[in-house]
Amino acid sequence: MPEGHSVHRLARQFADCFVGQALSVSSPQGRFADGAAALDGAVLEAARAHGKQLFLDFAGDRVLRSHLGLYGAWSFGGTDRFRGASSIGAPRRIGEREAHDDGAPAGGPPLPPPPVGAVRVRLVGDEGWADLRGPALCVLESSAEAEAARGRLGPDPLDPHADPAPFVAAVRRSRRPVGALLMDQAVVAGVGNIFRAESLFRRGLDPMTPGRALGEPVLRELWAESAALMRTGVRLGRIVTTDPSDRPGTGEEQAWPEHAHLVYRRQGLPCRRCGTPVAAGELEGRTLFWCPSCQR
DNA sequence: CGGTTATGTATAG
DNA sequence: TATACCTAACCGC
Repeated sequence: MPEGHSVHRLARQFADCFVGQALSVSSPQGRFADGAAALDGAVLEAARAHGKQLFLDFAGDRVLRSHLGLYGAWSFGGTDRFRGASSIGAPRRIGEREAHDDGAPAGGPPLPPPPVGAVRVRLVGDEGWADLRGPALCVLESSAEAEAARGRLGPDPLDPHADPAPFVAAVRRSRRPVGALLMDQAVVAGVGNIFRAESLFRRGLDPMTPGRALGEPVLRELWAESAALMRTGVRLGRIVTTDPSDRPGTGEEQAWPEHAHLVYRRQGLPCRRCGTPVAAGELEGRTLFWCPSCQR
């Protein structure tokens, strides 16, 4: 699920599997043909995430900057190392095929399967490959251009060196609802609709409260809450924001997927903490979920 | 099979 | 505020 935690996992996956290798780069779909041609054969030097954006730094001052948007995904295949994250992004079951290595040179790298669907970018390294489908953004830039783009984003709670001060200041100077500010990538980078709903619930904050009505301590707690939930997301590979006491049953008997969230997509169901029906509404074109009783 | 929905953002009006 | 973008899962028929 492409909120910030997914993209940080992607950066780690690229670092583990591709950094230091010269990659074959292609665009089977054709919509990134020029960029792919310019990158083909280049050595990947680093893989980084800031918020929901992925930065792949290639030798020669070339950066492949991408954003999965609502339905983009990277899928991986190859040797065992690549199976750790067969697909990261929108929910789908691709990248689970076996390596298509019939006809591969003995001892050589596994070959990727023929592209299925619209593969915007295919990267092939020594031991596997990665396919990008459906991205909202996929551009080849100089490092200066990529750095300028990164500078337009707010601090990322998943960055251990991030300073929350710009986030706190941006919220406190705005009349916009805190629920809208949390989704603004220039205010804080990496929070999406699920982390917004869940972190506001966990801090007991009404999403419609104007930013300027909130104090600095409350906002630092909100930052810390988001960071904690996002770190859990990185660790688990999915968003789980409920505590064990929020979930029915005990031990291993819990029915997990249905009990991963506190309010997100639970409209009409009783709040896990107080029983009041969870509310849903729209804010700036996105669905907002909250408990009218716990959040005020 | 077709309609709906989605973890997102840029752009137009 | 509306829409375009672009892909796949899900659901009802």
